Amino acid sequence: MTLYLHNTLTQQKEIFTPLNPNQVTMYVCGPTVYNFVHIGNARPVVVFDTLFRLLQRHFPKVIYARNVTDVDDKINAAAKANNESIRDFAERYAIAYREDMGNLNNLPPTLEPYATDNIDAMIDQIQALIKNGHAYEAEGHVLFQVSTDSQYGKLSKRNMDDMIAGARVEVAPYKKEPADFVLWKPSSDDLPGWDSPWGRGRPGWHIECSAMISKHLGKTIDIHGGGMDLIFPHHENEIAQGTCCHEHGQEAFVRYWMHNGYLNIDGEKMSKSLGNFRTVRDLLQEWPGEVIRYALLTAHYRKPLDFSGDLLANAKSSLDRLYNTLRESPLAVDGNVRHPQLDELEKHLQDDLATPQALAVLHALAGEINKAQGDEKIRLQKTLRKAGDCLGLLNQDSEAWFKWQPAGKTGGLSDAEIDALIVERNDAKKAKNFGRADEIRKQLKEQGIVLEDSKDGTRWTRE
RNA sequence: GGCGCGAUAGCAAAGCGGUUAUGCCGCGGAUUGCAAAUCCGUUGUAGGCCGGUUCGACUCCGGCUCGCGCCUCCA
Repeated sequence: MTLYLHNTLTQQKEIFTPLNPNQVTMYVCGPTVYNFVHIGNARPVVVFDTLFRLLQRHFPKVIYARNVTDVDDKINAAAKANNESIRDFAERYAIAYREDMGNLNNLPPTLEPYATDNIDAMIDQIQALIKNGHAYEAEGHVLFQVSTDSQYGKLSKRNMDDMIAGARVEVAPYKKEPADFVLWKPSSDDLPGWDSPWGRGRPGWHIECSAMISKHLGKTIDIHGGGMDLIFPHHENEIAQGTCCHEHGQEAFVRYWMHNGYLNIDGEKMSKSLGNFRTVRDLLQEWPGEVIRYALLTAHYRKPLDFSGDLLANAKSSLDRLYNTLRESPLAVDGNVRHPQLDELEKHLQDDLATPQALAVLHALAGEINKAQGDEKIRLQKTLRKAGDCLGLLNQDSEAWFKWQPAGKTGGLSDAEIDALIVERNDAKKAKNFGRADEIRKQLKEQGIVLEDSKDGTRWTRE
C-alpha cells in the first residue's frame, strides 16, 4: 500500500510512512463547545474520519485524538450568564457534538481529551518553554517570544516582516515584540482559573493542542489535521510550542499537516462570524445524516465546496440509486469480499483521499449490480456494502432508507396506513379495477409516497 | 500592503498531454395495466480570456480578467 497525503508544510503530496510502522498517531482540532456546530465544522470531521477508516485498514493500530475545547472566553461568558460552571455548560454542547457527528456516520475517535482535564500538561509545557528561553512572563501573562524560533512561519509560509506590516492586531504593552502570543493569561476572580507558577490564570488558545499532543500522543505525531483557517495562527503557534518545548533532534513535532478547504455559501466562506451558517442539528431535521456526509464527500477535501439545498438534493438522489441496488442485501460487512473495484476504490482513497472518484466507483458497482442476477448479484452487493463502509456510507437497510422521513415533519401517513392502502390497491388490481388502483396511487403520491410495482409485490418510498 | 487558492458542460464535481469520469436533470427506445425502478442509446457546440510549447492541451508555461481565502475569534 502506498498512501499519498498532501502535506501543508511542503505544499505537495508525499508518500505517507508512519514514524512507527505499527502505529499511526493522528490529532485533529475539535470544537470549542459553546453552541451547536455548523455544517462547515463537520467537513474536517468527515474528512478525517474517512482517513481514519483508511488508516485502520492498513495499519495495526491507529490512535486518533480529537480534542474538546471547554475553556475560552465565549464559553466563560455564556456559562457565567447561565450561572453554571463552564464544565456543565460545555458538556451539553460536547454531547450534542458527539451526537451530531455520530449521525453523520463518523466513528468516535480513539481519544477525546478535554482542555480543562489537561491544564497540568499545559503548565508543564509552558514551564519548559520558559526554561528553554522561548517564553517570558509579563504582568501575569506568559508569552511565547516568536523571534526565538527560527522556524516560525514555515507552515503558513509567511515571514515576520510581512506579518508585522499587515498586522491588524493591537499590540499589548507587555509584549516584547508584536508577534508574541499568549501562553497563559491571568484570570480575575469572576473568571475560571487554575493555580500556576504565574498566579491564578487560564491557558491561551494554542497551548492546549500542543500540550495534549505531547501528553497523549508523544513528542512527535504522524498527522495533524484541521480546517485551512487554522494554519495561521493556530497551527503555526502549535508548531512553535510543540517544537521548542523539548529537544526534537531530526524528528518534527508533526510530520504531516493536513488541512481541509472551506464550505462556502454563495461563494463565501461559511463562518460563525459571518452568520451565514446552517447547524448540523437543523439539517438533520430535514435530511438523513448520510446525505450530508455524501454531500461533503462529493468534493475533494482541499477544494472549497459550495453548500446548498441542491447539493443535498443531488446527494440524496445519488444515494437513492445506490440503496436501490442494495435491496434485500444483508447489512453486515463481509471482510472477505474481493473485487477489482474495491482495489480501484482503495487506490483513489490512497491518492490523498480522492473521494469524488471513490464515489464514482460506488456507482460503477451499482451499475454492475443492476445487470447481475443470483449469486453474482449477491456477491456484488456485498462488494458495494464493503466499498460504502470505506467511506462511512451505505450502512443501513434499504427499506429503512426509502421509508425515512424528516424528523421535523409530522402528520403524514404512518407506515401501517400506507401498507393498508397498498393491500387495498392490490386487491383492486386483482379485480381489474384499475380506476381504484390508480386513485390510491394518486392519493399516496399526494402524500409524498411513491409506489413501485414489481413481480415480487409493491414497494413504497417516501420522496 | 503581504501571502495563497480557484475558474470544467443545465447543476454538482473529477482524472488525464491524444481514448466514456461519475451522479442528478433532458431526449429516444425496451420494459410496464398505469407509474416507478432498471436496461440500451443519446444530446445539450464542457473546459474564464489571450498567447506560447507540442504532431496534438481542458491537462504544461506566461500574461490577463473575474471570484475567493488567510494576515483578527473561526473547521
